[in-house]
Amino acid sequence: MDVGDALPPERTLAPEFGVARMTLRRAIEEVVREGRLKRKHGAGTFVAGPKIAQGLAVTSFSEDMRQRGNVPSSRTLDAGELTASPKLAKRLEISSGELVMRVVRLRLADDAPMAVETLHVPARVVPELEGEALDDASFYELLHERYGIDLAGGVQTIEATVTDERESEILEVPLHSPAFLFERVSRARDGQVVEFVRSVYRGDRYQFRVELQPARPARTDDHPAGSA
Amino acid sequence: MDVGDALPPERTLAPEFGVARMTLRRAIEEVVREGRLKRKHGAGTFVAGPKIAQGLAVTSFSEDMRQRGNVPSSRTLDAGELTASPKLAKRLEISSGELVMRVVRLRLADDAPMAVETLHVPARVVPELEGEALDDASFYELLHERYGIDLAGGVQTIEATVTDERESEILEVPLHSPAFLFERVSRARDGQVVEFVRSVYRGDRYQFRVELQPARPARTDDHPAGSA
DNA sequence: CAGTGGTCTAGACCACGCC
DNA sequence: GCGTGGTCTAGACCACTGG
Repeated sequence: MDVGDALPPERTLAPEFGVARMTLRRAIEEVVREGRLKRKHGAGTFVAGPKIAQGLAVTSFSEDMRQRGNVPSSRTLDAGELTASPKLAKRLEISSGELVMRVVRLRLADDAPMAVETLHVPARVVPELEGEALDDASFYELLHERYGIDLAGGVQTIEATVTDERESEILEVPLHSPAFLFERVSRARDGQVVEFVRSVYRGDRYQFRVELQPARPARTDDHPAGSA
Repeated sequence: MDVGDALPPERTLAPEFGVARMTLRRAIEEVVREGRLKRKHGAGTFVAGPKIAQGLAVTSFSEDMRQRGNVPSSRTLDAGELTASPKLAKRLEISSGELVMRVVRLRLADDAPMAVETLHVPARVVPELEGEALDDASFYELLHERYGIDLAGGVQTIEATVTDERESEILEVPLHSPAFLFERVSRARDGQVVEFVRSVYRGDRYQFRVELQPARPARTDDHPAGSA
């Protein structure tokens, strides 16, 4: 299966997998959205170039880096507990003054600084957790395995910013270098806020690439099916 | 239909529109992706808050601003033809030295500067076009109506940057203010490159908001359907 | 034209939320 | 339980690409 190769037709593949064609199509669509296959109406389905476009399919840092072809690593710079300020409490949807676990990590790609990440988690969500376990581990895996918590979703904002003194030093870039600021709030399946993460990414090393679809297909006219 | 209201169940709606439930679902899914409806498994489908999340569903500037609740406008700062530098030629996939139409526009939201956009179009794609028609018009509509060209897609990169002197002046921000840099290459249906656009957005006024899905649904186990 | 992906149907069953 | 969305099926027809 090399880049550019065509997949067997859907009508052939579906029975081979023992599923209906519609079902196969939905599966293929998922892969197409990931950018690893491309369809051509009337022609076929083809293997796409490796990193055609990740868009903003947000995953963990490690996953993201791997998809970009870099080797991710991580170093914990600071870890400890603090009492939530009113502002932080609001983000985490807890009471002001509650205990919060805070971990600051330097994220590296191919051993070079890529981002500084400050993670806040309500202490009662992760009892007895120390900073240790996080040094090169995935926080999400840890949540799942040790606490049985699965994330159900979240909201992330992306802003353009510049590095301050501390960030510049950690990221090894000049003061006021361009950077991305990500702020993410994630929730568990029960709706409870599990984390608030603030990440500053080096603007010279990180960029998005988004594939655009035709803004609006403009539907030829849509079927005359609707009688009303 | 206010925010938070539930839609009638799919099984009721589908026959009302004279379509099969699966078809209705696909239509609803589209709206959900636009962020205007939300589904809750086992509960219903609900009208979402107005600007819940556009993610990076990229549209035109005007469309984007409207969705954000701002009034878009535009002012042409410069327009003319030039011969393509090797670098620009490569982006537009034309020969170095070919004529290129160049338009610089200030994009405003609620009458305040939001972005500077530099548009490059191969001159042979838009014969006899002057900068005039673009002052407050959509370039894409113009392409469609005057030249019969419909965009089929494109690639956009997003970087963090800071404003230079010229941009700072135009955008009315201090020198070296945080900003987003978008670069977009769009193609017509025949694959030909139609435009290369470079946009600098004020970082203090523009931000993304992305809703995150559970990183990987982790499929309970998938049906035992596949016999192979 | 044959072969491909794109869409729709009508109905079944599963999984989840809520009372 | 009951009502909701979520998924699958088997087959039909449409729309596009290519020789």
